[in-house]
Amino acid sequence: MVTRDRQRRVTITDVARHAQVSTTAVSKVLRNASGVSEAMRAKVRAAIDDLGYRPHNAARAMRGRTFTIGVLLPHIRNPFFADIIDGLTEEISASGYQAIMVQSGGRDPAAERRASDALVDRQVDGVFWVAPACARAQLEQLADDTPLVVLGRHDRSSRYDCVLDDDEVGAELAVEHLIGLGHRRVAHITDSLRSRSTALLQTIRAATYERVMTEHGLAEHIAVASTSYTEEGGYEGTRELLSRDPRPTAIFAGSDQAAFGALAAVHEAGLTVPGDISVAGYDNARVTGLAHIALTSVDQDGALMGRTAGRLLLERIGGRTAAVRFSVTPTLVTRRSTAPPDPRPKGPTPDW
Amino acid sequence: MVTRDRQRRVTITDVARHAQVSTTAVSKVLRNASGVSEAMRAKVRAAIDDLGYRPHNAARAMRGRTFTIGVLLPHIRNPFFADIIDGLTEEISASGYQAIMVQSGGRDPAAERRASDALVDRQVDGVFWVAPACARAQLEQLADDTPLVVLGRHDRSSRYDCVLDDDEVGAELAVEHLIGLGHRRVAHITDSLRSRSTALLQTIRAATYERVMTEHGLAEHIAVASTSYTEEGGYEGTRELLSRDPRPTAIFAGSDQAAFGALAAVHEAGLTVPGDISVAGYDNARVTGLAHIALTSVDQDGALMGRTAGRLLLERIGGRTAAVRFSVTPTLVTRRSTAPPDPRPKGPTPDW
DNA sequence: GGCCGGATGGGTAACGTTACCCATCCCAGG
DNA sequence: CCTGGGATGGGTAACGTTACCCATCCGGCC
Repeated sequence: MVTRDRQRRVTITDVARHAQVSTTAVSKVLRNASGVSEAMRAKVRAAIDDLGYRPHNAARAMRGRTFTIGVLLPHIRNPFFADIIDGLTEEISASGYQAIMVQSGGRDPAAERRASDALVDRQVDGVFWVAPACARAQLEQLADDTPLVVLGRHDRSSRYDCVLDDDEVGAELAVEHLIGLGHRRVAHITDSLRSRSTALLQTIRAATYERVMTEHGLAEHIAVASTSYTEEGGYEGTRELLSRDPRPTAIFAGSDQAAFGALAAVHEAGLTVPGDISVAGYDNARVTGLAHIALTSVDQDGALMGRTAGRLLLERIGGRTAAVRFSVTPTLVTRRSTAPPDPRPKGPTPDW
Repeated sequence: MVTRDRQRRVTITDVARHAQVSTTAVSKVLRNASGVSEAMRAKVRAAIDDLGYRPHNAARAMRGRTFTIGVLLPHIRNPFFADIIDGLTEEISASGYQAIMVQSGGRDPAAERRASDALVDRQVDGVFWVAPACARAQLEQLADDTPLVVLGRHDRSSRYDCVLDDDEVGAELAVEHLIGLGHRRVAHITDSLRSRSTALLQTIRAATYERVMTEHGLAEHIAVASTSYTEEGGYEGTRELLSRDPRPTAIFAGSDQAAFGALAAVHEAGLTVPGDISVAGYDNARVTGLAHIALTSVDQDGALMGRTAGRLLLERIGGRTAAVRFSVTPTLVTRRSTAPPDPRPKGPTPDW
């Protein structure tokens, strides 16, 4: 590598010299530590402003904190994650902490591990892990190193905090809604990655779907496409479901993203929503509310979950060790993508 | 802060002791430096595996590189950015570099500056800045510190690389398409943040729209809603445009995200797409291709742009100083959201 | 007046890594 | 046989910050 002639950064030593005090004093002011007079504080702050000093993060990391929160997201394509991140950002913005995001890939355990390691190697002060797919042991190992808040896992642990919604309630709302409309052949699209049985939300949503169907005497109509919670997954899953005979009249997709794919597949098959097929999603990401999409979805307030995760993480960084579990009770938001099944054969597809 | 009893990390010293060599030797192996025998290399690697050693990034940052690339995104909600990041990730995955993402906020200059500073403070080896809104001077100042690749800016600089599409060609394709279908009252939704005139892509798209309209003798029908390239912006902008009399028969939204908002607003107004209003977007994010949305859009191959940005950044980190400008020529992808204007009054809205 | 304790400010040794320099060793060439 | 130089391995001083400890000062109390 060619050495760049970047001008040397302003360091704490420069500030100390400029303010005619010790580096220790400057450090204390920076950290709001006690044992600093008001006069000292003012003098140091003035010097900091004069020189445009900013703390050098890596050097801090060697000794103590980095004021950095690491966020692990399966991928940034999911619009629901944007809601969560908005909440998180809002919550931590005043604290001086900075969130950095890394994609964990979601389905490849090795990639997920690499992403998690990358954050630990960068000495983040805490990790916010959205929808981890790894084993609980790995989460606990990480939690031993770093304050950890996990979103969307149902296994309990005393070593990290959990933020989640009650997926059993949510899935029940969706399936009951569809059955209540008169549907009997209600299908489900789930994520095939569900090794850790009851820990993963997709497992719970799928199991609840089967339970509710069974409770309504519709066990014989249970139809699950096991793909993924992505647009591609929803698309492929729906194509598979539509090829069955008789085909379902309603689809409960395990995520809004999958529901988008489902809408596309239904449309591509020349069928209408909700005329031929009702579609319900899960997450109620902000985009699903747009009138053009108007997807019926289970709302779980991503912004609140993000804010809560931020608060819990700051608390943990601050020293709390008792585990906290924050559960949101989801609600159903009905929009135009669901309707009673139409008994009559349909005419041609409308132009939109 | 309570001191966590995290077990001490394995350091290069531990590896050296375990392998019975010097720390210098281990460091050389880690960096693939010259002056290391094959036997030494093998011995050190074995020790690294034995102990599960991972380099401590912050310590590296104190001396040299961090093997980290910082990515600045206005926000993660835009699906087109996901395409770009996929390309970037693919390109750098083999290099040992890790991308960390920070949201820059997009419209608040102070927030954008903070985000940029946050990456510099964390000693990233290079920055990939998507759609910066700041002044060019700020970019050049950053480029003096850190290798920089900028996406989506049209101002030329010798200090950083640019990846962009030819927005003039793209906007022309979209507007010509709509006019070619027979539309005369073609409106445009742009982003109000365009202080740095010709540098920002939204300025070019808007100016091109006006130019093409004028060239076709449609200057009197120029109608621009100046909101933002978000869903909210598209929604609000479209509501404003629809309230004009006579209302436009086609809308060219400056981004797909804005087009989503436009579709929602059109639908909410009880109008159909493309029956009453044609809508075209820009970016051709992968989601717009879904049959349910089927948005006509200007394609600019985000994955290719992301891959290229990754390559250019690695080259710059490797020492290149000559500036590179990589421009993609966009193409138009026509889908069902655009059609000739309907001269007859329409009946009621179809159910989807 | 002497003493004690809290408040204030500073000195210094790490933290883990790498760049730079130096010491050996070995082999080829004179 | 001697010399020179490339290849190899190691010692050490930073990098910028903070935790810990110590010195000083001042006011109040015995």
